[in-house]
Amino acid sequence: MTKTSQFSEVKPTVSYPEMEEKILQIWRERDVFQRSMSERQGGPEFVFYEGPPTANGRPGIHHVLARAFKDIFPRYKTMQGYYVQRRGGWDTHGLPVEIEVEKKLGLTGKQQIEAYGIARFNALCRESTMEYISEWEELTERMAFWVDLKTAYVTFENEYIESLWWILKQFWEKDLLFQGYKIVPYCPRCGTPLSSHELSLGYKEGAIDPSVYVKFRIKRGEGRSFVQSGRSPEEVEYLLAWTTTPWTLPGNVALAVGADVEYVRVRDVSGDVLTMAADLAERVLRPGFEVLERMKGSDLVGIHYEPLYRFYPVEQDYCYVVAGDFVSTEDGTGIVHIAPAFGADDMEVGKKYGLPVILTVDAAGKFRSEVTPWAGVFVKDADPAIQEELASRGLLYKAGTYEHTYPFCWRCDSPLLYMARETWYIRTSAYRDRLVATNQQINWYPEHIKNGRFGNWLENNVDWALGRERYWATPIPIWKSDAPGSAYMECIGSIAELEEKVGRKLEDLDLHRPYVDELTWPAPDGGTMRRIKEVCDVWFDSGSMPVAQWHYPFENHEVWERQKQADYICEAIDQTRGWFYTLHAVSTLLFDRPAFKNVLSPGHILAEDGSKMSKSKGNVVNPWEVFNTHGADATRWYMYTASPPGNSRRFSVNLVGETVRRFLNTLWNTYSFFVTYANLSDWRLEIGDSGANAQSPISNLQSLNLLDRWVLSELNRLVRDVTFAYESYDVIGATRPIADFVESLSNWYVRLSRRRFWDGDPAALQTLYDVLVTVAHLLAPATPFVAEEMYQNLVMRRARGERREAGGEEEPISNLQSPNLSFSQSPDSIHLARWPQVNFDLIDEQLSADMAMVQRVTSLGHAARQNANLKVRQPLAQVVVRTRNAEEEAALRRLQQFVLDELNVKAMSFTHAGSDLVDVTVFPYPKQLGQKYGKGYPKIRQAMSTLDQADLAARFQAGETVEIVAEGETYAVAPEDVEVRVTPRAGFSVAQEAGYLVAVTTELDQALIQEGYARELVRRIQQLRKDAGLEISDRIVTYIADSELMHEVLAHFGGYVREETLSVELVQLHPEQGDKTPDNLPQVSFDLDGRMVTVAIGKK
RNA sequence: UGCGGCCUAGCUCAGUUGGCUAGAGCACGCCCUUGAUAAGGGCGGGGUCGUGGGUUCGAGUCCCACGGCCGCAACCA
Repeated sequence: MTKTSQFSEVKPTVSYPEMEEKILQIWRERDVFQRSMSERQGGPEFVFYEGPPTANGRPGIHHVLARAFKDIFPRYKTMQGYYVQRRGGWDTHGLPVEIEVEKKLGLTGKQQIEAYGIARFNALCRESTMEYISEWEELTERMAFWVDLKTAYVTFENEYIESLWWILKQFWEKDLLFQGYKIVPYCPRCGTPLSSHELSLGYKEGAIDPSVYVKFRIKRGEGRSFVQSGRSPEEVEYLLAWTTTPWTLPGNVALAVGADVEYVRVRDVSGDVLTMAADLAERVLRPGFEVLERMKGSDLVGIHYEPLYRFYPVEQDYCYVVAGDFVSTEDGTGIVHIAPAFGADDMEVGKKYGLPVILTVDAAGKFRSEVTPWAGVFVKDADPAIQEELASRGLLYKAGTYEHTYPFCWRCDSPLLYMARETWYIRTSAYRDRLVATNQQINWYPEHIKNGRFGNWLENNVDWALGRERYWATPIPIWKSDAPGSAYMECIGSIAELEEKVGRKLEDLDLHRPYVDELTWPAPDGGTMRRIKEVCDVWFDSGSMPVAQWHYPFENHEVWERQKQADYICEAIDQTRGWFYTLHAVSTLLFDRPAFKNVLSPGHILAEDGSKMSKSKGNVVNPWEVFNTHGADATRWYMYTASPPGNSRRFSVNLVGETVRRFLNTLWNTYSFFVTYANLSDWRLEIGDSGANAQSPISNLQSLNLLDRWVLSELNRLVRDVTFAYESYDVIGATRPIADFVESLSNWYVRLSRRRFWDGDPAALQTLYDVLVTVAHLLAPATPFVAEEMYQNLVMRRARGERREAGGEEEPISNLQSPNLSFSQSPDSIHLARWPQVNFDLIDEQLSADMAMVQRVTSLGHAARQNANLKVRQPLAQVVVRTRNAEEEAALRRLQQFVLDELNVKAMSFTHAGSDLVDVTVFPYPKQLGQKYGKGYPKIRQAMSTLDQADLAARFQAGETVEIVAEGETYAVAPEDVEVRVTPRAGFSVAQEAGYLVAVTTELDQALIQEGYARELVRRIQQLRKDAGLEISDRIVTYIADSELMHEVLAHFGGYVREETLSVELVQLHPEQGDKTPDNLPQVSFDLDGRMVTVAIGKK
């Protein structure tokens, strides 16, 4: 067999962005993404829903975060053999789109849009929705978020909208759609309600409003307590209420009290009898009032009072006291004026008690004509006049001003009014219990969202305000008769139904405004059926995507059956009340089941300094900058490992760079190291027999080498733990342990095994090969590029060669990474490969624990050396170790060679109590003794400390159970209940930690010193070889100038030096006799213990 | 103001069912065993675990209260 390189050369340094571009090319060429779906068809299905982004804004780093978390589980599941259909989607409707277009056109407000023309306006909206789509596509590909954008659902398409109509029709038939009032922040100047998002832009502190205390006159004979108090029936009594919006008083229909709040009935200095909250009386009332009676708020409920105004006829019962849980005694009087048209709390109370909604204000924020004294006056301007009017009737107790935070219009700076607007609702509150119940079937990550933020939200569910008086959105498919006074309505659930109504085919109909608005038909009551003006809240679009993305139920019934519930969704935490809620609500109302089984919700991205990222601060990180600097893998890895998924995470280019240095480079160097030595060696990948007897070489290898066994044990533990974490949607658990493993692979396994690789030891090469291939598989979902790169070189290159040589016979690789998988059937991408299986037989927990101890002891040994200022190059005679127990000592004896090599010492010994080298103390374990004797533990500890420690230790070490007497009680303390701690006395340099003690001898004899010199010499020669650019296998002649010092060293260690440095000859030169190193050779001079030594090497 | 989350070394974070001397990375300081890696490796200093109570033999961990930061909902009479 001709010797060719098994693997492509891998340089120790790499440009990740360049490597990733190369991998992207491979994926494109081989159509890997599509095949990752198509090749799994027929397998068990894992359902992922893509929460659709809007493409009319640029993708930012927060999208990269969410998409990294979205991507990882479908990749994992695909490798587990699942078919994961990963359909993309675009959210295309709604106010953000409209606002962008408005800006472009320079329009402000709805009147201007309508003047411009809804058809033209919506056409521009449609164009605008995909404005940045190419940027989204590029970002999606570059970060390796595998989602199928070619087949993405688009919410503005007729098929999508038709499904939405179907859903609404279902709701309609269940009587879940209704019209009601909604309190919205309303800009009277712009004539439009503001969304909560817009609202948040305009809060101002320090707004000054009136503060007025109004007397509401109690009706005669009302209220139990009033009768009891025995007043004269002629006497006038009042309830004292407070408001900062006098203009809402004409809309008053009730007064609210806190049921458990204490109220007082007082005689004011003016002689009036007033009722208000007890706690506030001092603050509000003029001094000198007399308390007549105390009562609870609940005692007041039901008392009627005289309406302040009677501008509108009211038929139902109103103007009485109600209970409201929002009533506080922070401000005001503890009695809250209720005007359902002008406040959310008010509206809710109004609904509860069936109170009228008196809308006194028109769309421009002016009093309507019925409000005769102030008709046509802007409400805020009417405040003073209203106060005067009340004062003139003696109903104003007092007035002042009040400073608070208040919202203003972000566009025109007008103070906003909270006003009732009639709109359409989905009666979600009727399903509140089901919403809560179905939520219990969902696994939330992090878990606290389930019954925290999300659960609370569901428990306080209010009806979903569906209607929007806008343009670019799904039209609500309700048509209403325009006959005067008619309330006849029909809900249309499909295009076919609509065609039937209008009596013609509706080909090419765009299911948007204004076209659907133009469709009318005769109403049974003589009028014409016209569509209502409202369109849908955009959140209804995305919340309905499980149904609508398949144009269900109009087609795709089979797909729907498979895809009707997501196994996994993932969006940032702000979607709790967004997409998560709307998905859940639509699914529960329609099907009484959750739309998704598992949901992961990452926290937000913060800037490097922990502040919020915002355009205004200019601290927004551009994803492309990170990708171009460090690559997508590093970015993804940082997202996964930086903090638990639910937490917010700081982000910057630098922080990602740290990931590269710490993790990716370590992995890459190990990979590079392997390839270098695998190619140098005669080792050929063991691929075992073909056919039925095929066994993994690794399982047959039974390498006797402890390090091989150890690293394979660690590897299989890793496979086990990472797999478990993936199954638990535990991203940190699926990623951080890999970094830990790679660290110990590189800095323990490889470092200690270097010589075996140099020697081309097949067991070592085979072991490291299996480890790297397996790690690549484990990393594939998280860092798809570097995993692919390793796979292409380690598996695919080999597989191609193997196919050529073996003519396509099936030959297995290793059951560690893929059972029954042969090279010739190796998929041509790691992302089409199968997830590694754990080989439990290779897990040796004892060995793992023992090796951890070896590492700890070694680390302590280094510390001990450091304490004595003994560099590692200097061999030492002895290391003395104390372990925590006999088992550990035995284990350490078995593994002592690692410690000796690492610490460069000649021998290891163990110390115990009783030795004259050490002081002894006996430490009673709290865990064991605490469990046995509870509060006796401190007494035992105290008593034991007074005994002779050496004697006590000796008895325990002899296996004796010692009876300790403390405060009259006797406690049996067994050897396993205590730790015997020893401290060396002299002659050693010592380090200790957690019950371990490591001491090194500090005395050096001549042989040790000379060996140290030899090592120094070797190191210098090796460095010289390296600097001179020699090949590893090149032979040299070595010239050493300084005979006096080196003479004896070389006499003893010359063979060692020749061997280590591949010197065929060591030439000793004598500078004092005029010898000189050859000028033309690479050479170096250095100080060795005060002597100058010069070394030169010549290639042989 | 309500709800939720968080508060552990200078910074970023681990810390499992309460149990032995609370760990890592970065930063800092000192150092550098032989061809994988200086974009590396080793060692070290640095913490009254936000504060105060409580439960317990024992609390970073459980309970209560308070404070701070972040988010969400509000900011309303």
